[in-house]
Amino acid sequence: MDSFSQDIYIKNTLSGDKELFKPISEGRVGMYVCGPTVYGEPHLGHARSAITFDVIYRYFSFLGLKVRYVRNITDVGHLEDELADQGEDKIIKKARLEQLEPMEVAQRYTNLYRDTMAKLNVLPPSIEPTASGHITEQIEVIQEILSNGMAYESNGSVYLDVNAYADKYHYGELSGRVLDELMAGSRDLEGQQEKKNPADFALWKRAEASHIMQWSSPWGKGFPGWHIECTAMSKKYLGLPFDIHGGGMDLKFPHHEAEIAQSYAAFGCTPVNYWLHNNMMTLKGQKMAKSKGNFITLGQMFSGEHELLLQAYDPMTVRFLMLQAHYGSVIDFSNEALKSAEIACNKLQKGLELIGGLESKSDKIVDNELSQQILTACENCYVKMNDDFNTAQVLASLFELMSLANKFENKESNVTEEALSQLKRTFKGFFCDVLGIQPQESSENDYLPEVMEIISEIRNDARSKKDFQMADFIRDRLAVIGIKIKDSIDKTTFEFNG
RNA sequence: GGUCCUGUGGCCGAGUGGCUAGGCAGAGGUCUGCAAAACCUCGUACAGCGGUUCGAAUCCGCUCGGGACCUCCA
Repeated sequence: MDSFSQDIYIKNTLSGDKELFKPISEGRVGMYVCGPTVYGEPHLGHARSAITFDVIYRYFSFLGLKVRYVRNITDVGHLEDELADQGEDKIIKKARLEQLEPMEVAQRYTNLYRDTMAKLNVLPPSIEPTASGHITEQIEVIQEILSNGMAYESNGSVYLDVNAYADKYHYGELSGRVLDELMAGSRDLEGQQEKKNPADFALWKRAEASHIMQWSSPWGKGFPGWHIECTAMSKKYLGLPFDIHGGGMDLKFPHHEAEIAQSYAAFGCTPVNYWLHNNMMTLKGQKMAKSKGNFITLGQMFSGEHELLLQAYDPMTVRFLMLQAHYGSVIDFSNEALKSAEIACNKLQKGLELIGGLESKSDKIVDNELSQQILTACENCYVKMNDDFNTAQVLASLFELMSLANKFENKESNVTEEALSQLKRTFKGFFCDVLGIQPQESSENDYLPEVMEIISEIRNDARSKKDFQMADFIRDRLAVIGIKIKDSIDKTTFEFNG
């Protein structure tokens, strides 16, 4: 570990300010991030969130902090139209369309999500709990809220009583919502008979017999409300309060607002000290969302099979593109931006190789200025990362380090031992370990067939010119390394390890 | 309508009031049999108008444009 400052400032979306990050327990971080609802293929938006918090997770670990990172899998489908109380469960709908068991659907997309994230070099979280695996815990939280008088049962469902809650706590503190306006806004919706108040939200929903995913509860057969799983599972694995809660900006309201309310209502305590929200991916200025149908799946990104894609993009290109912007800004999709990210990422890959191979020129004079520039750029990686995880600026520092490394390589002078070792440590550490860019595998073998094609062409050309010395030279040298040439009338083939 | 974010050079995209991020594209150069690669140099941009200030892309106000949330959503 390097001796640079470890004071990290985080933009807390609860206060709207950058705040010094103080973990509850020194040297440890508890982080909870909202994961996917597994009823469809992962798309660019999922990648944005996963990569944002992956980098944060990686950076804390890199600094030597012990992180417990919990990211849930929502495998209870919930209702597509919850307010109107008549929607279809998303997972059940998908199961019907694909003629599968609901849990088969959930499993399939969970697997796909994990595989895809692995391609993006997103580390698996420490714990990846499923909503369906924590029904008991969710019921317990609901019972707490009921016994505290801030929820009520109605026709087999349980709702959080927002008015009762607001008497004691501040509802809307995260999203800036004003309760009166919320109620005014929802007044004309139908299907609200069960609720005392339109702004009340479900903690538990009664299931009709036809609803396949259902569990027993003190209130009869049903399934948990959308927000309660995060409250139950974050408390179970991280305790209360914990350090960081992350997720997409679009979850601020109602999801995260509801989590805060549930936590206070059940345990009289804020769930978390720092709220972090990543911004959206947009397509032609519009948010990418499954519901809008304007999303590009990650599978399509990697294969290029989408009408808007000019080519296939490597997962690392996608990752790099996202790191070039701060997590709090919107990223608009474009082929130009991706292409430019691809080229830039490849350059840094070469920089990694170059820097890895640098050696001290001990017979040359030490260039103190260059040494200092290297140390400053190294420190900047930490400084920028500490400033609300500004990966865009870290990349700028890495480009600067690469440029300085090239200067060193081309100059007839040395740098201090400290500068050289710091350069190597920092560049690799930030590029690979923190930003999580996978070093390019040398894909030399991929070229073998084409290389053999070329060699074959040269040899056949020699044979046709009766330059048998050259032709035999090629055949004999290949034979020595285990490649046997087989000439037939119309073509030449090769046998390896012959 | 309410709440909030945002508008930066050809493009993408950072930016804590003063010390011109960075990348892509483009131009010139070094190197080179040619080409490529690599490296070096070059662009003084901050929607508009007004204000605060010695000084503003950065703070304040207004105008215009874009977006998010207020229903499921990463």
